[in-house]
Amino acid sequence: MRSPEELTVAFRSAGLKVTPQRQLLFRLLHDNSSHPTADSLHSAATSVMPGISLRTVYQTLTDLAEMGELQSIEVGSGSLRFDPNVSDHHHAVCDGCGDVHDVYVSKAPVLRGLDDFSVSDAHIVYRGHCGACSALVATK
Amino acid sequence: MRSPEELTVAFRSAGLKVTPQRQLLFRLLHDNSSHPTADSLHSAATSVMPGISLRTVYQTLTDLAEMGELQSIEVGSGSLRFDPNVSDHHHAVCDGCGDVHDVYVSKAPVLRGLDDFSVSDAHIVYRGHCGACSALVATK
DNA sequence: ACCTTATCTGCATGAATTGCTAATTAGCAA
DNA sequence: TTGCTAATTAGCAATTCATGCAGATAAGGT
Ligand SMILES: [Mn+2]
Ligand SMILES: [Mn+2]
Ligand SMILES: [Zn+2]
Ligand SMILES: [Zn+2]
Repeated sequence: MRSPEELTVAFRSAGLKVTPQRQLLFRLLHDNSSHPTADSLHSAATSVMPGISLRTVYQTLTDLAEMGELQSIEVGSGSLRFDPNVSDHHHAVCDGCGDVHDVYVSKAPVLRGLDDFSVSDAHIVYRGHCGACSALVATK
Repeated sequence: MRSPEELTVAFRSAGLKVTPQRQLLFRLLHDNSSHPTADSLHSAATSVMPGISLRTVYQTLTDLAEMGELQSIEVGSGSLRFDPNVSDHHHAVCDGCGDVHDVYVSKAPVLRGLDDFSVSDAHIVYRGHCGACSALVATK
């Protein structure tokens, strides 16, 4: 995702308006690698701008996704997660704390049983335990 | 997933009862490679046994999953899909018709950026178009 | 400053799943 | 067979996540 300043320009030239709510979300999302949900973003936004609506958060996330500035991912946590990192990568979900980590995969795997299907995209979700959670399990 | 007959024995020895509703679902799921949703199973079940409750379908699917007889997968279609094929495999989803196909992947990919994380499972969701849908697009 | 139009908020609605409970039934035992 | 008891069913309520809608508001070009 581009910087708040660049997004401001991009939104205006797309005929979209730049409101304080959107600017806040631009800042909250920029360089955010936590893969937040709409709800967690709303919480973070509320502490800075009380009264901001969850509906506005969804709206802005949708706009950003349509502009290709972020991607929404589904990792089985029940709700969508939003990722300003739109580079080609995958995700690892900790079954202990639920944190989502970025994974970069080199060398595409070899497929079998997939005749007559043209693949345009692949997303891998790894599950396991992060270092902290592995340590917790070990000491218990 | 095992055969309806084997499941009958397994359910009884687990202290679970074998009802007509469950037997029907055993049959509908056995050798079913369509990755059905709870709702589509309920529709199929209703045509044989009018009055069967969607709640019962969910209940039985949960029981089967807990016994390891099937897995539930999330491929981004909004609702869970259930898969009696519990062998190690992945899925390809057609963006045209929504059908879900099995994919077998040899040779695990090499991961980067995933330090200090122990992976216990991986699930790849491929997206694209199946043969039929590719043909449709070409002729249009 | 004005005017048009996009946006915001609050609430209603929708879709998928789970919780709850009275009535029913499976299946073991007498 | 008959009876007993715990598991199951059906129906409906509740929950969660996301989107639809509309009147009030405000962005931003003129
Ligand atoms: Mn990511
Ligand atoms: Mn499968
Ligand atoms: Zn963890
Ligand atoms: Zn297709």
